[in-house]
Amino acid sequence: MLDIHSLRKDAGAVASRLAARGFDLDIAAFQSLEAERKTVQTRTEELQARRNQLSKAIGQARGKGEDASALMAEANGIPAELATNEHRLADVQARMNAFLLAVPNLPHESVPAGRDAEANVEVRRVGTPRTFEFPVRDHVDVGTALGGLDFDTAVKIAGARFSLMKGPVARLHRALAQFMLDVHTAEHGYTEVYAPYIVNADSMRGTGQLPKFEQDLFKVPHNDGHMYLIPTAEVPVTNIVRDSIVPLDQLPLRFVCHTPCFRSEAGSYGRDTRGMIRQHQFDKVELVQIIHPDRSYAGLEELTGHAEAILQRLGLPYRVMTLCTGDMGFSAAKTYDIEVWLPGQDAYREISSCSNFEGYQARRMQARFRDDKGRPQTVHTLNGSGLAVGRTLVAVLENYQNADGSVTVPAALRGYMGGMERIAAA
RNA sequence: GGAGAGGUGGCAGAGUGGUCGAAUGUACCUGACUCGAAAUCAGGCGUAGGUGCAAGCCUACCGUGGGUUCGAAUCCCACCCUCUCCGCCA
Repeated sequence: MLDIHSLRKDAGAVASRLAARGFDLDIAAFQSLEAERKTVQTRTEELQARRNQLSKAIGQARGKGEDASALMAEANGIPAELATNEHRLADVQARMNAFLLAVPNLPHESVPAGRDAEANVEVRRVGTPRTFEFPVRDHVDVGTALGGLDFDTAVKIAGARFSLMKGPVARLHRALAQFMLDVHTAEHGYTEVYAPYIVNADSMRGTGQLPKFEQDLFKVPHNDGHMYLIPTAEVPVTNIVRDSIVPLDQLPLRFVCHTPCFRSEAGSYGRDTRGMIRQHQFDKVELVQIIHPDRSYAGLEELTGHAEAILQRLGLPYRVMTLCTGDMGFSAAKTYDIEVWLPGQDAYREISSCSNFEGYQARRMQARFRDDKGRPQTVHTLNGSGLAVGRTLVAVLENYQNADGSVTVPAALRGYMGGMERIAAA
């Protein structure tokens, strides 16, 4: 959530920055809540202070064997009024909290203004799409012909938006994840993490999936309540630092984590229905950094470069886009999308999203570090896909397809494929 | 699934109704002593919110939520979590 102090100080300035991303901040509602909070909180604390004074005095009088009935008489009048005020305070604080949780992050000043994806800005383009001297097939046709992708059976087992991989294609999928983990741990300084795939509501709230996006999550009944399947490893991994104070000399924390991701994609019926572009379950290798505020934008550039390195090593052409204010996720202050070239779609498609959340998630999570004066300060959080494994598999199948229907194994992956250079139909 | 124990400050560990945000130890910081260090001595040392230019002051927090009371770490109720043993089990 936003820092409430900035809203108190200059709600107008905050509102105009939010307007850039299409969010209409209700300043009047905020100010009325804030005024009510102040009145009620002041009165509540006065009553508490008076009660504490009287109770202490009663205790002292009793200790000396004096008569405390006058004090008792006054003290007797406090609990009723105090209870009323405490309830009002809890209520106004809950309403303020709900108000703040519904406000998205402020876009960074370097983020281009715009309504939707049309206004995203291309930063760079790396690699040249290959020209094919035969009709290009998409990954569904390539993978199905190889006997490695079987969507019909996946539908029987689970339903639409699930996939079943077999044989060398399934192995290629595994190889990609292994390769990504190895590069990020050995060369980019990330610590490998294995984390829960099912988490509690506090964790979902910490990274911003709740309360606004519950409809996108898979919910699991548990102990009279429920838990949630993670939509990304960002959730369990970033929450490592929830409710904690990280020593300054440990920053930045860099974690890499390979998990399946589960998304109900409730709002996207009809989009990308073919193939494994948009699935209820997919694997992703996620990069997370917990970083000093002064370093977070440099960190975002580095992290994006770490994700790009995977595409470069795989020889996949891509471009990097700066998302405009209207296209960014709720919690992000700045986001780069990396889009890989998919010849089967004749288009660049998102394969990684790298974001700086500044203190937005950290404030929700109460994640802090101790500055050089020993004061707790909010950390900044970054994350990015490095990369989405399923979509990377799609990119390899499409970009490395051959005229005879086989797929060349990218050189970087052969060590993970037992030296296999080509996947051909069995 | 069954039985038991327990959740207090970075850690250890007191505290069973009143002056307790909490003894003591330890860790850490500052100072003294020392050529320096160790040891010793003195002081400091939780988080959050509010208010104030500031020094400061006020409030909340002893797993969570409710209750009793003028007053709760302490009493009552519910829940959550952790640990130990047994059973089952990848």
